[in-house]
Amino acid sequence: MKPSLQDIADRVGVSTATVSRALNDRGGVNAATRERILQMAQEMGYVPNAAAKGLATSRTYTLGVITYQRPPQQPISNFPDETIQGIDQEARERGYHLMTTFVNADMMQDTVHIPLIGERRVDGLILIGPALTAAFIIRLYSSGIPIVLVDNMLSETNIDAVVCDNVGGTYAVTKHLIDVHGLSKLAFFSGPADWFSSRERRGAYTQALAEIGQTPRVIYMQDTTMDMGYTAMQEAREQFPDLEGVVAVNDATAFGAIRACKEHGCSVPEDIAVVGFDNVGWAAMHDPPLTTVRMFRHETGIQAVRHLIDTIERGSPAGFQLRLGTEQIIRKSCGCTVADH
Amino acid sequence: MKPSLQDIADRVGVSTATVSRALNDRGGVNAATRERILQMAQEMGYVPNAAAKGLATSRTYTLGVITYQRPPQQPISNFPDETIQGIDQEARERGYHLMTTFVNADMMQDTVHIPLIGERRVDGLILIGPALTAAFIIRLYSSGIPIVLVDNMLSETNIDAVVCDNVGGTYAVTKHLIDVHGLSKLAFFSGPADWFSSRERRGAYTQALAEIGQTPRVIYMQDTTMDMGYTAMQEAREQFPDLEGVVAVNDATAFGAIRACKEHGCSVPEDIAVVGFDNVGWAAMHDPPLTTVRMFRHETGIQAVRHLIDTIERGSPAGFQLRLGTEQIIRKSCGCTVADH
DNA sequence: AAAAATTGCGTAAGCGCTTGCAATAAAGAT
DNA sequence: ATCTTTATTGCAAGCGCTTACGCAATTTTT
Repeated sequence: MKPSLQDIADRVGVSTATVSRALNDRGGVNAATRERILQMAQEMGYVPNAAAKGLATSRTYTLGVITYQRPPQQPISNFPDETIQGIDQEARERGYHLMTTFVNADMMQDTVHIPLIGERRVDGLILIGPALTAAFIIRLYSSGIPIVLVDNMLSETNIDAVVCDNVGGTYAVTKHLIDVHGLSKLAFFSGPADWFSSRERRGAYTQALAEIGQTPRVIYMQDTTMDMGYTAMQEAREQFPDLEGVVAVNDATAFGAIRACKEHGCSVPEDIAVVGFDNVGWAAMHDPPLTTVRMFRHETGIQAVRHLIDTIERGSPAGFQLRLGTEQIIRKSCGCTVADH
Repeated sequence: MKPSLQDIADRVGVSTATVSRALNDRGGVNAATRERILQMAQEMGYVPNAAAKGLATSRTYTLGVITYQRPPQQPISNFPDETIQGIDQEARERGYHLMTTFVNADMMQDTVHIPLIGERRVDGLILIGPALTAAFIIRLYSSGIPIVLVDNMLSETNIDAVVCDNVGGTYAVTKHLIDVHGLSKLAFFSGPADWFSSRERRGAYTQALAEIGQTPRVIYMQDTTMDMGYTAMQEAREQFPDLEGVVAVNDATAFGAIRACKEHGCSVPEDIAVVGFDNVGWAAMHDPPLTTVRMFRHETGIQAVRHLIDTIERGSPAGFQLRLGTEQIIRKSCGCTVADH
């Protein structure tokens, strides 16, 4: 049987209160007794019982991580594993655990109950990605639990968020197409109009086009998957026969777009240049290597946790918004010729 | 404030014991009162407190999921997201939650303590992948907590496991190279010698070669990443100038292998055929599309959870081993010419 | 040297839920 | 009509830990 506080108390000859104080560094414990207690706890292999501690303190030292689950198996997974690894790492360092959940459209319905919160299993929540609906987020938020959004932002609210510089990234890469490759008939493949990152990136693209007096050509997709990019490209080529290039909202759609080109005897970047956003692992391996915008996912995860725990423990005021920089990654799909990735 | 059992009890005019019994369908409660209690609970939006319930019952309804975290960012992520989604889905359906943790080599050391278990945060554990060391697994196992391995097996023990048919899959694909493409100078790119799936797949490859009187040519890698496959291919070409084909232990290494070929003016499959294992999303998109073995990850996750929960709740005897089938996916990297993926 | 402030520790009351046992009431058996 | 059963429900202890409060023993202050 696992030793309890009581067991230690008995062996040392003090009360559980003292043991608890000693183990939690609450102070008010004589240095010598404290030492004996720590010693004995170590010796007996004492580990506190999370449930009991949680009951007494109303703290779980657990963070919930919610991500959107796309319906079927996609060739390129949009799963934010790197972000989650960052989250996991930082959480562990701060003594927190992670409870992960995937949600799909059905589960974001108003009627379904989120046990993570109701049952008080987590101290805070990290919501990843722009695919989580505003209604869902607001519902979680209004439960009063600390929340931080990742790669998403709800403009009407001031829910804490950490995002990347969508605007700067997309603007730079669009400008690159315009300035260094002299292209101007550019289309943008956007995710759903109300998705945060799509909105920002679309805005930057529009801005860049406006500066050279071009009207934007936006193709909206229902989701930012490779398949959608494929379809979007077909649509774009029909709709804009003079198309010179595509700024895709992310790498997955860029891959799909390129694939559509290839299969219809149009080559990238010669006939149509394509750039993405995200710099997923495959971008460098792809044929052609994908010009894209790098975001720092691991760091994003770390920052999100860092802030979340701060607000849990110190009750930081809401309205926190962190914007991590991006980096333009020039490869070949834009028309550049670079030696290596 | 959230309503507690007591609150409901007060409103209905019964004791908390009765409310508890009614809510948990323990029986021994008058149908009418039961109805009133359920009604009231619903009305007050009652949700049980997980910590309190856990303290009282020693059950958390939480499953731990442990995966191996590779050191840096790899171009192709080996992250078992699909498996985990299967796990998540099945766990949710059975009313369980998931606590995920990544471990790296350091964290598998004997000295580091696994809070998930010590603090009694989980009822059972799912350990994914062959990269978790035997010592680590045994340590967890000997804590007495129910465990099921995924894509791994410890032959000396009889720890429950669900794996795919490594032998059948690799044998089939090796045979394919031999029989339909007439190749016989085949190498195998293996992960560390003691990794379960590497061992099984290597065995199948060896067997297939033995049947045509060829001695096996195995290249061992420290990990099954794309980079390692790249290096392995260089090594293989030096060591075996007459090399005709490669059976890679998984898709990631196959991609690396193919890349190495490409970069050294050797084409796949014309000069060297390459086949993988896993059928990751990218396999179909790759150039050339990768011939590989499909495994059913989602299903694997589901089965693992199903069994784990069964042993948690019904104490099924240990020694469970489920082997899910595989499917040969013929594409072009083996030399076949198929219309589409 | 007495009064005041500290320090160190135990007592005990929870935290919210489950459950063995006893108590009561209703129903069946003889 | 009396004795058993059986069905309902309440009592209260307990899960393992935290923490407000109080008391004694020290130490500090004047």
